[in-house]
Amino acid sequence: MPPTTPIAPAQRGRQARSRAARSMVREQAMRLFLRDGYAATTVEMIAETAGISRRTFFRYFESKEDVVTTRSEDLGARLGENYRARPASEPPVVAMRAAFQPVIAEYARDPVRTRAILRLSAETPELRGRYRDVQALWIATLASEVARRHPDEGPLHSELLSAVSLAALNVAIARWLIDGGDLARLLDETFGLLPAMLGPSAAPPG
Amino acid sequence: MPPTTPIAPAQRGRQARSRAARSMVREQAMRLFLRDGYAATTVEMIAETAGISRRTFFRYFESKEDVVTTRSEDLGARLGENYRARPASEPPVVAMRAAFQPVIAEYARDPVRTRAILRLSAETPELRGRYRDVQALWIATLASEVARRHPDEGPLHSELLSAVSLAALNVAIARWLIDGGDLARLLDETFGLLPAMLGPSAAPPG
DNA sequence: TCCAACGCTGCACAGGGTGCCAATTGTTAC
DNA sequence: GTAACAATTGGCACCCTGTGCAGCGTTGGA
Repeated sequence: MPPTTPIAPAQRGRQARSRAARSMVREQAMRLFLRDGYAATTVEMIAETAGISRRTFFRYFESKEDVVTTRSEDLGARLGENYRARPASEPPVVAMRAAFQPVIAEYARDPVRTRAILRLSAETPELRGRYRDVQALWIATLASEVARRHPDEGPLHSELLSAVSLAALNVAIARWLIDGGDLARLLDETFGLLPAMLGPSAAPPG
Repeated sequence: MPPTTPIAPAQRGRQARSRAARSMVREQAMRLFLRDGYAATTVEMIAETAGISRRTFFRYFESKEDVVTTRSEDLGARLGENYRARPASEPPVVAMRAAFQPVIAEYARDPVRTRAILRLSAETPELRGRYRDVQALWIATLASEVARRHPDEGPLHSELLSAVSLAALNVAIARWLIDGGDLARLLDETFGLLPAMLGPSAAPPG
């Protein structure tokens, strides 16, 4: 970060080792979280399991929550890129649905574990909060892409489209956690519902 | 709550006093939060200012966050009632917009203070989390009303409509916190954008 | 006036999170 | 190989939120 530090030529070894350690600690922690629950797992237990001190744990992660949530943060960037890559001819909703595909794909790589983690995040207040924060970032990223694509619309438009799309994602995920099944199909369903539900054709029979 | 306790006939005095004390503590706490910030205000300071002990504070409020958030929780019930009261002929989006009016009205009673509190909630991670939790309750309440009104649609439909409406509210509020102005008008704008943005008419020029 | 229920408080403790400093470890240069 | 250097780590003390417990005083009723 500090531009004054000229990439110490030999810090590579340290950093790589540190990063490996970090992700090892995360794996151990997730194992404990999924086995015993988030609240029941103290940082001390994690540190002990990972063979480090409590203090070092907090050097690797800013907080206990970070262990669970930091992985998702970069998904937002990909989301934005994917939306931008969609052809301009696509209607907004279709492009949005398509942009979420990578997230779904990520989730589908290990559905059992993903569902367990998402369920943990849904049940734990702190994690819920963090998860929503991450989504707020996603919305901001998406909104700036939407604004770029529709320069004539105002900020209300871009933020609303992004927020509504995330709402559709969340509804689909919530359903997925309850009923299981194919998340991609559920996403198709929720996005498919939007036009009829909100469109002008939903006017009163007058 | 416990049905075994037969409403001790003379607890009235105590309870009333206790409730008054509780809301006095809340007022003091809010004053400190708004003046010094949420994190910078410790429970100890609140207790001292209110003339009670730290322990007693935690008897009045389950947590520090509760001081700020518990007031909003019953708004959800009103939201549901309002939606149910709308004529069946109204299209969903219009009925939803109308159902939010009481919330807006509540906010408009003291816009300056409301904006300060909402800004505080937006800036403080813990409060953000709680606020979203409260909104999740609102969504659930609204969804059950939507399901009652549209018995032929599935749960995906009712949850989605509710979640999208809350998203519209949040976008409007976020804008309001930045630009100020008339929140009711902003809500009209966001809800007004929905049909064109998501409706079938937004199809590609093909 | 007495008593029983209730509320309040202080205390001790668990747990998350942080600043500080000493010790350990790894890296570089000789 | 070793001395000097920097980064990583660990331990310690501390603050803050939150909770169980037990003693105290007050209140309201009989």
